[in-house]
Amino acid sequence: MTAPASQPNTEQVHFDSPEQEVYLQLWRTYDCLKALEEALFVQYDLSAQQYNVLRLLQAVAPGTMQTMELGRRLISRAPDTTRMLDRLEKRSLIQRSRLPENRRVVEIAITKQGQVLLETMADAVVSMHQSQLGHLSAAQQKQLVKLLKRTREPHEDASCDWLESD
Amino acid sequence: MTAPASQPNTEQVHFDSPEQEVYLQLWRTYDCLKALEEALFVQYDLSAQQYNVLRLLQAVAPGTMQTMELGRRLISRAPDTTRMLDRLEKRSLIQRSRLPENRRVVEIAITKQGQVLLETMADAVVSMHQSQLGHLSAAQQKQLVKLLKRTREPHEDASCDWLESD
DNA sequence: CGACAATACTTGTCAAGACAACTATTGTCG
DNA sequence: CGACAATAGTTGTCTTGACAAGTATTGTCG
Repeated sequence: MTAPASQPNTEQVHFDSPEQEVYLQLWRTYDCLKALEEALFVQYDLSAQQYNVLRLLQAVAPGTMQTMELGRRLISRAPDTTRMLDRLEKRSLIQRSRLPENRRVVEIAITKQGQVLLETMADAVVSMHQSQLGHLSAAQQKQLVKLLKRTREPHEDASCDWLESD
Repeated sequence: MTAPASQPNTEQVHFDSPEQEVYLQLWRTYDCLKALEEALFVQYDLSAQQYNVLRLLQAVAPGTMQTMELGRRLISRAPDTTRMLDRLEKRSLIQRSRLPENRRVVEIAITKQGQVLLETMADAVVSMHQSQLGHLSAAQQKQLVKLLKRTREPHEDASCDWLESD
């Protein structure tokens, strides 16, 4: 029984510009889907970013990636890649090693244990994404992706500079 | 299970399902636009959420909102509304008062100073949203909003339960 | 060779967000 | 009235993320 209170006309929150509405819609939608993602990952004691690290490493396994390269490829730039890797290393999901020929760089690889974890999660991850977005038709998904890419287009080179293939 | 079948030399191993790609695109795009937003707000020592609090209060000014109601209306649910309001109150941007008739609830209002700050920022906020999304045509923006709403539709009642009209 | 800059990562510090436990106030019912 | 629960906020604690400064290693130039 929450009292809504206030004037009835306060329900209409006016946006200062059409673009503001688009942005707030995007924010809400992302937040909504993120909640679903986190609800899954928390069962494996992983954050979304940690999962993405494992995913990126799995993609190059049995090869390695350097710390900075990894940081750059994460969806949102996490400047404290080091500490995140600390946690993953402590759980033996990744492995770090310094190259003898250039002792500054740290090469990072997913461990067998990390791969097993990913394998364990695989089905659940797919069906989580399914429940996030499976109700959109393939055409709608394609359209959405197209609009999102177009949205980022003028910004890609500036603040958002991952490229992740494709 | 699902066969990852990751051939080491396949360039686009990346997505486990089409839905995953959509989600990652959404994540990246949000992150990209958020960076632009934060770049602006940092100049006024505000976080996006703090700005939204002020915006919500401005919308009901000179009326007030209760702490819990405010927390529910924020874009992503911030359970520590209290501390955020502490910071805003310390800067005299908002004002808190307990009702004599029900001393449990705290009514929150934007102050004159808060309104002045919003007024000061107004133009910059509009042009920030413009640079975020102004390159999309009105039709594209409409289409994007439509798809985003449709994306949230099955989830609204569950984890994402703000309503913010519209 | 040696000073100095560049690179790649690490550490320190602090603000935000997540969760749980706690306090104060009011409502309910024996 | 008094025990007890419900409501509305607040506080404590821990993990993350952000930003700045620090360390180790290598490259460059006088």
